[in-house]
Amino acid sequence: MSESNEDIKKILKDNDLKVTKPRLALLSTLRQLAQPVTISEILSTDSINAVMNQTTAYRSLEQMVAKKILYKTHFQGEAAHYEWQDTHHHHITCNICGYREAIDSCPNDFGDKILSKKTNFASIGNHVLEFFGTCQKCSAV
Amino acid sequence: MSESNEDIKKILKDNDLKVTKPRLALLSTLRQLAQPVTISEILSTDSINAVMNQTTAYRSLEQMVAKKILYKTHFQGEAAHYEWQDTHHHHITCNICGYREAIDSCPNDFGDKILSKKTNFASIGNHVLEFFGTCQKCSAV
DNA sequence: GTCGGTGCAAATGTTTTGCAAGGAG
DNA sequence: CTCCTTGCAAAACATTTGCACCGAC
Repeated sequence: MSESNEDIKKILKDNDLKVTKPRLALLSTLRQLAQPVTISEILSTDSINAVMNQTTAYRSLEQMVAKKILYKTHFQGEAAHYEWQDTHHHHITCNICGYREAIDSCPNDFGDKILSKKTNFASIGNHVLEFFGTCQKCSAV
Repeated sequence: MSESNEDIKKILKDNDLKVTKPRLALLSTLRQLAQPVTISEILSTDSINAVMNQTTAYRSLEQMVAKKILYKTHFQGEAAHYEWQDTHHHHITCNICGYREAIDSCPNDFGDKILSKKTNFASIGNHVLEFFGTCQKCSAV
């Protein structure tokens, strides 16, 4: 978390969030991980654990989700997962072994169709889409 | 929960679940509600509360989700919601007032496209899709 | 009679809150 | 200097588990 922190600082400023150590650590870690992680996974990272506690983690993450810097989702019975989201995408998770991979595309035009049909909603802010299935390995057993 | 319980009994039998009072009450209530509800909402229903406790509710609901009799989802920060699912559908929820409505269509062909692209998954079992936005009323304020 | 289903109570896990102190702008 | 941010500890909420008893088939 050294060289490339300038752009993270910019993101924070652009979103009216003060630049603080916990927030920098959080965002740079999540960007590097590039996959959805739980709060407890985040907190067990040494570099994070050294600069923030659980309460701050929850509060910061929720703020960043609200600002759409992060994507939040639930995988079946698991705790909430948070993920760096520069390019919008979704996931497919193996129900057996937990293997997960990103899906780069999204049926985003679907949202527009809903608005054109339904009259009770004025706008769609975000959506959550997650697939679950069986990966090749588990399927072969 | 009187006349039309025969078909619910059949559903239970077809899924190798014994026909019991709690399960009948659960399914007939959820079918009647026809919307996603939390465990605590379910348990605060008198007719349910009279025949089952929390533990049984959690266990039964999870079984039924596994059997695909029910659909389970999380709406943002809320507890898990369970819903009777005879016809597959999704929802859009207002971020401000919580108003929610069903969306009868689904980009289900999307799943097939994923399988044809990705080689690490053999099959897709289910998916969760939820939209969040602003309803007309809240948008007008 | 057998085996799955249920209830109770307790444990575990997850998320939120109040309040006082700290730090960014 | 001001207001947002953080930490700590505790509360609140959500979900799971062990074990003994009950009931469907």
